[in-house]
Amino acid sequence: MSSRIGCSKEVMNRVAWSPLEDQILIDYIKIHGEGKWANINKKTALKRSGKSCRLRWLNYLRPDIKRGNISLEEEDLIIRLHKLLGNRWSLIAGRLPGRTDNEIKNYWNTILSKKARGEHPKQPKDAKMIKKNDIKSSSPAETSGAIKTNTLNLSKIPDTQQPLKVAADAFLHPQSVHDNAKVEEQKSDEIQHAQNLVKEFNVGELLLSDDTSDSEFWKLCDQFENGTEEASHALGLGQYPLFSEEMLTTDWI
DNA sequence: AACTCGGTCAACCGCCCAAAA
DNA sequence: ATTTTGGGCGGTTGACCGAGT
Repeated sequence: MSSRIGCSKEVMNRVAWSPLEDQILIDYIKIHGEGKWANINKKTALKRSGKSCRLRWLNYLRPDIKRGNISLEEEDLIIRLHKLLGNRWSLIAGRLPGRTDNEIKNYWNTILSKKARGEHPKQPKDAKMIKKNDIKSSSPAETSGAIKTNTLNLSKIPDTQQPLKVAADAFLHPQSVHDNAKVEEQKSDEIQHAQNLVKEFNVGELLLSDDTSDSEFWKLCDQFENGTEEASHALGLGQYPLFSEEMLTTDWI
């Protein structure tokens, strides 16, 4: 586990990328496509780690990157998504076409976190401020880029966790739980539990990425079971009705 | 003019996870 | 089944900038 995408000390270089380096990387990707980042410094003159190349491409050189001021609409969305998802920057960025997780993370840390604390940050990105490595003009982003969030895959949940499986199913298919409950004269504890969950959190979908790891899922379930506020933020949308409606439109799921 | 300070953000680190070997 | 590799993520660092003194 020692050599991680070629980030050895001799290659590491915490210096701004030069236009020439950018061009080498762009040319390489034009020919070979994205991926195989570790090969780049073997096949080119670029003395950058694979990780560094990947980051430079994803956060700066990609043609669909949107640069410049974050609009009020975007800001509002970031705030609401952060309430829902916490510091899951890549998921948040996935909702904002052309924006990168790094940009949103920086924006949050420098601007929005202060707003959230009731402070008054200065206006971001003073127009006069020239970024140290801003050699690339902003390119219009693809605003039609498909943004995808999958719902949780219940098949991930082992049978040994039946009570929670039912609870999670209740999130995903609340109506079916109600229907089942009607049919079943004698309700099991699990069904009762699930009904309580549905009643408590009026949610149509569990908005977790399909990539959500099992451990993350169970952590959320535990929090949910404990009825913590954090869990209701993460699992339930009722607390944010405006956002809830928006998120639950089919285009978004 | 020179220096300090705080804000911004690109770049890197360390950890994690999934796929491949 | 285990180890290695590649890639992704959130957190942190540090260079650079303008403003203030």
